[in-house]
Amino acid sequence: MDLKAQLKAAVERAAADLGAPVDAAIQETPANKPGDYGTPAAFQIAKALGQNPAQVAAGLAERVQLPEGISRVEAAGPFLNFFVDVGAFVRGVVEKPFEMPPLGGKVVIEHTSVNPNKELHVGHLRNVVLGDSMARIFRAAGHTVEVQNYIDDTGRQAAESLFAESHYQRVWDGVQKYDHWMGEGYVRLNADPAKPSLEEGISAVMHRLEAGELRGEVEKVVKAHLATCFRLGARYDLLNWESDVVGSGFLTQAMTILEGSRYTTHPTEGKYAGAFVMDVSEFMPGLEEPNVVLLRSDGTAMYAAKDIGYQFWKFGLFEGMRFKPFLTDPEGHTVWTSAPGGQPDLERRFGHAQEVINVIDSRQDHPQTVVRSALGVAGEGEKKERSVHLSYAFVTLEGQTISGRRGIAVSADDAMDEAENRALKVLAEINPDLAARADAHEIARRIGIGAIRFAMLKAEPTRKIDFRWEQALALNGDTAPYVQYAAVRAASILRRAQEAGHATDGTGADWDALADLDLGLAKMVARLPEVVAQSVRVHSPHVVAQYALDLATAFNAWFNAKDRAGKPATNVLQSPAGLREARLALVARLRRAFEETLDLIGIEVPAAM
RNA sequence: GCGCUCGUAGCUCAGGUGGAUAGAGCGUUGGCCUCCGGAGCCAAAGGCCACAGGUUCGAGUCCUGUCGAGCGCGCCA
Repeated sequence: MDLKAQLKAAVERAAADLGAPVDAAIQETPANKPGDYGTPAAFQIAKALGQNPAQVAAGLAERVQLPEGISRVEAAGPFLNFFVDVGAFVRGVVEKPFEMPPLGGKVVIEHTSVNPNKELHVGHLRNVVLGDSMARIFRAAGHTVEVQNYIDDTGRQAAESLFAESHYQRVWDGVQKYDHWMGEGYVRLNADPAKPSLEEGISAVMHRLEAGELRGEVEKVVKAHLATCFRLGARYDLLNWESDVVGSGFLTQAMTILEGSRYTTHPTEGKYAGAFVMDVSEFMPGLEEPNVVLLRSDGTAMYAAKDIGYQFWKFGLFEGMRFKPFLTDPEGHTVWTSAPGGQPDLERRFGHAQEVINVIDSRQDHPQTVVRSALGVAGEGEKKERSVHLSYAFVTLEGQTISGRRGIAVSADDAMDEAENRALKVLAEINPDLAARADAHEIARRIGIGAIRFAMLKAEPTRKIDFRWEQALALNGDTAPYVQYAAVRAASILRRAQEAGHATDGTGADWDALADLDLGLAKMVARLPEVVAQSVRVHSPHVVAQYALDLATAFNAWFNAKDRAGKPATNVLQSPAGLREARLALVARLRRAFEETLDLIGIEVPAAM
């Protein structure tokens, strides 16, 4: 049990003794307030007992049993504040690895799901980075995570790009990135005044796609997409193809389940005559039109019905899909794909989620709520509650709406190229020796990709992002390079200590020599598990990104701290023996915290900067 | 019209289940290398937390309303 949990229990016991059981909140005391952790519990107790909060706090202070590691308690007016034993606390933090109480349950996260007809643009980056970071965070929190990427291989967009290829007799030179090349045909077709007369040909391609005849063509685009996503650091477990979702009978099975619901009907008259309709008003109050058409009166399926079938499958409501390995990712893990000729999933390896997170932009809020409601309609109330739409605001480009069709976009590949180039340029300016090293490109890669990822997730997903080079690729301020720099600095201290023969593992440490400055840093490190828990709770990685900044700020402030005489107050290597080893151990733990935290959002620490 | 999301410093954003004097970055101004890395640190200036009510011992946070912004509302995908 960690310290805060122990404090909470202690306060609650004391409150119970006073005759007023409470749910005590333990929080860090604000700067300039006495103590390290405190609770406003006296307010609640005073109210229950009809007494003065300050007196209650004083009473609690006398009564509360201090857990180990707490040196004293003090009532500050109505607040009850605890002072930690500095040496014991820091030692505890240093010796305790990052770990989370294991959470059970499998989580399926769907992200990316980019139409396979054109290269990714900067707007897609947000989706990929959000989804990939959530996957990392949920894994760290102890969940089993399966990342799925939905391939819409029967859609109009894929058909148009493939049609353009033959219509314009385009030939790929084998050099240009394949998805970019396909995208050019798509843009050309949509700028072609003759396009309205080409519908027949496009339609024919759609039929061939549905028949699975062009799977190989689509796969080439998908592989090009994955190259982009891998470069960003994203990883996948399974590709689900729309044609397979349909071909596996998910639609039929889902409709069979919904047939049994009292919320679905086959109206025989009125505007929905002949259709299969779902009434979602109980799950989506306030709608003008509570009915959702699932099957048209001609028997064909609405898109929503396919989505519902897929979502039902993710939760394991039925089986029927076949799978085979698709390719190997940069870490050597196999990415699987649905496939007509694959093997049945006898071990129930895929799907069967306890929770499903769909990363889709906020324009899909309404359709996603319909999909979610369908679980309620099917009588799966618990699964409905654990069906999460991670909704984010669509990215604009210099104030303009991004449009792949009209070619108004900056590609994800170009953005990453530019980010790495800028990082390399800055490196050459401020650290020419480093820029001449053999690993300069790897350093620039980590900085550039880190900067982009961080820019895409440091704010809440509901925030609009207007992509501008200067801020997306900024290397100062609230950015990944700021955090990376702090981590590199920490490593630099450790390296020099090792060169000088000092222990960095706490051997020979005099913990009691540590000061309040050091304590502040240790308290920041200790927050990581709570941060992860909160990120999981709110389904957003921005919490982790903000924490990474806090960690770096705390370290930089500590690193530069001056005493009253204006001399460095925390110089590790020049600290007296004992204190030096304690501080080195703290820096070593902090360095790990940087790596652990940045890894949660898919950012790597460079060897040097 | 209805629904969803949002409104915090000049700009971009943080702000655990409501708790102590609302915090960062960018920009502006002024400082800091006799000291482990200046992509850094310190300081100053900058706030009716959109507005009005309400709940509460306590509201940036919860509720209602108003104003403003974005998005969505098809037997399309």
